[in-house]
Amino acid sequence: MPELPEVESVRRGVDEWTSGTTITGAEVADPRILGTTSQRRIDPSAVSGFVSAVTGAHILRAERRGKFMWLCLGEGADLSTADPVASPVPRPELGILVHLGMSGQLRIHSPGEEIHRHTRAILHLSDDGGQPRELRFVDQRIFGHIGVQPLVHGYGRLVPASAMHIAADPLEPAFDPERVMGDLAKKRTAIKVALLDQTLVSGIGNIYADEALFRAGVHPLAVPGRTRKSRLVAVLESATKVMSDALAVGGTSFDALYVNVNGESGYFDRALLVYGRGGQECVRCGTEIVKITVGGRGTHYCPVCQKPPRYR
DNA sequence: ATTACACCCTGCCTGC
DNA sequence: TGCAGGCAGGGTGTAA
Repeated sequence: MPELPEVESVRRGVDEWTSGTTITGAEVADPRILGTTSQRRIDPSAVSGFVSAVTGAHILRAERRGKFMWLCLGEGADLSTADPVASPVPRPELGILVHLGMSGQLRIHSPGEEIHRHTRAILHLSDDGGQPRELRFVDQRIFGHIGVQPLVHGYGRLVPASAMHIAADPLEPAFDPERVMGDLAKKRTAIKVALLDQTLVSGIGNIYADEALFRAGVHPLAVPGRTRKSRLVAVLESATKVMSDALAVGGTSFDALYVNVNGESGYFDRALLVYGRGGQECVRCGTEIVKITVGGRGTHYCPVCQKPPRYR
């Protein structure tokens, strides 16, 4: 469910509540959360391996690229006050990767608070005042995952190993619009599918892909390789803009499945122009919004504002 | 190499 | 009311 704006909203809350804390212990209620959806047979030692790997670690900060977020781990020393000359600040080498998948949530709790039934893992934290706190990973569908990984170089940054192939997202400094434009222009698949390709540009999911295409006036089945560069630029700019706007209001929530670390919803659902509006009138021209399937995903567009490609 | 598709889950909604 | 089937905001492995 969560796309870039939702994951970033969660990251900000996680960073606020966990950076500077120490992990005093961990629980894994469902080992499947340690694997990906295509690797569901989890070695029994994975749980104890995860727990021992994170216990005692110091959380430096929470970072994000696209829909992937991770906690950078240190060894417990306060790196921020280390003398940079006497002892250069070491870069973190390990991180706890968290991907929310379709239904994942990270929630901050006090110990003893009621445990939601879809809670799959818990990190027990202690802040610098010794106050206990819990970071709980709740995931109804278990499409999300969590795991300790080495940080490696990928597209200009240190990222968890499993995110090495994930391209930069439009809201980070490493984003290279020229490169993305060049690669996008070579694609022969539907532009909607290309926008969802996280190795091309990351962070865009099904909602914001539809919204970006509508705002740019481009049909979801247009082929990038046969579309004017100016149109492709407009789509990328629309995607960036719509995700920034969504982030500013806490993201998009349709239901209780997306909430921030405090359980609060986002408000961008009120600003969606086409997503989920199949059969309703286009806000711009009044034509009925059409819903089709593209790349296996529900796709919404206005047949008048987004003219179908003339080629076929 | 690029593209297409099945699949991993649970829960909810629709229609018969 | 019950139940089968379809659908859901994501990513990956495999095969063509």
